[in-house]
Amino acid sequence: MTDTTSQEGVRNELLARFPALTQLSGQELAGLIATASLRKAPAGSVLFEPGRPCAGFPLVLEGSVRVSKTSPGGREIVLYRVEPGEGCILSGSCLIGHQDYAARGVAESDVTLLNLPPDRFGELIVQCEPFRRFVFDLFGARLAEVMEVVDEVAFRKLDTRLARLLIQRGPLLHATHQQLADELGSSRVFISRLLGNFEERGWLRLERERISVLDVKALADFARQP
Amino acid sequence: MTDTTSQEGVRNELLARFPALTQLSGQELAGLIATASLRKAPAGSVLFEPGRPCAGFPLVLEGSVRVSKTSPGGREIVLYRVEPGEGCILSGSCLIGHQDYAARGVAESDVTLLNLPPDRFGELIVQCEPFRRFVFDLFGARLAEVMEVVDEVAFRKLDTRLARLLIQRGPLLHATHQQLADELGSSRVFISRLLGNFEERGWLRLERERISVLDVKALADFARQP
DNA sequence: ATTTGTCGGCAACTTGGGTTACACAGAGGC
DNA sequence: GCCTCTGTGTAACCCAAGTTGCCGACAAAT
Repeated sequence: MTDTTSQEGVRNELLARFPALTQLSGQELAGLIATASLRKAPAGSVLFEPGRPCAGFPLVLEGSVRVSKTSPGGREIVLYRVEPGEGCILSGSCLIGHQDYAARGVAESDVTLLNLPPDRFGELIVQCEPFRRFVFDLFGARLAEVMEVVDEVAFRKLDTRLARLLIQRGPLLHATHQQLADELGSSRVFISRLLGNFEERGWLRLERERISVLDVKALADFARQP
Repeated sequence: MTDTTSQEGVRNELLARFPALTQLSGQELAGLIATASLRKAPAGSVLFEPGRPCAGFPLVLEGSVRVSKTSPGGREIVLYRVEPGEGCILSGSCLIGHQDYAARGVAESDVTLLNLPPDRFGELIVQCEPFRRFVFDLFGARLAEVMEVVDEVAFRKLDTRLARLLIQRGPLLHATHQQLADELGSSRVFISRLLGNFEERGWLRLERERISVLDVKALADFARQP
């Protein structure tokens, strides 16, 4: 974790995370940082919610943001995450389209954001080819991810979705069953059932708030089933 | 329906459909049309599919394109439609991000497309503020729509989803039950059941390949339930 | 050491919705 | 006329998944 308190620190962090911005001159960059506002938020804080207007285009320097849909009944499903080196496209789009947020964004860990004001964002798009490319890539990637979620929710059974999630989150993951359920928009009880099932087959070991994947290949084979 | 065979016709059609382009000079516009390729496709033809690379940014002049996800088991769910005056964002993004299509695009009626080559698209984004705005709006709208689909599929019951669809498609719709099922990613039998149910309540009249909505308000009330 | 809260295992039950199979009706084609 | 195809209605059955409730295991706080 680097220093993001001084101007200097922000500059370095920004360039390290966003290679697209290295093309800017020192002056442009300084101007950018001067007009952008740095914001830190603790883990768990809600960064945006349906119904709120939005105030800029946030670049994530540290931490990650979970973007999800929430049902009136309190259930939740994760659409995608915004990691360091990415920006929150949703803000970007509703910023321009004057729509408001269609989803909820929650800080998953302590996050540091650099918030570009709307007009700066527009200027950057025009001036800086790499930045433009960066934004379009991001847009495309988000759209593809969300479309993938539709596919999963509509067509895949929960067991394969869970298997995929476990693979993706690495061989050792620290999470409660409830959190996994939220991630998939399901219920704790059922996730526990499935996990128990996986453990019986020897694919996992379950401990309190910890899951160790023992047999990735078996899981992957299982998840590959149509 | 206007003439889209002559250069002149294309020019007029384009300007009528895409007000964002009226800012271009006559010369720029002529250059654009000269390098873009006009393409007509009959209803039902597949315009793109997962796994194919993509060749440009298509603007829809006439007709509509249905973008959907398809399961290996043959079931389908509609993500959104591209109507005249819009462009296919998916192509735009995978064009820039070098990804390939994550979904299927099918001509729902006879369509006329004007295909902008990649570099033209880039230039336009830079040169033409309204076009840039247009593209971002479109991106944002698509993202929001697809996120809405996730919400529906994950949280809403089929009856309310069907009710919404019926309202949206107007008071008189020409479609088979199978087509409605495909739209929602469901099965014909069940859709028929639900429709029958709605008819019993006096909200609809069902005829062969035709549904007349009699009581929009009742339907809307029903659909508004969480 | 006792309390309190979170986490997870277990079981009974309900429900939404898909699947299959069959019967019937209207719309052409011949 | 008959025959075939497509669209629709109906019923039996099945399965994935959610719901509720309960209980035991830990962990942190007191």
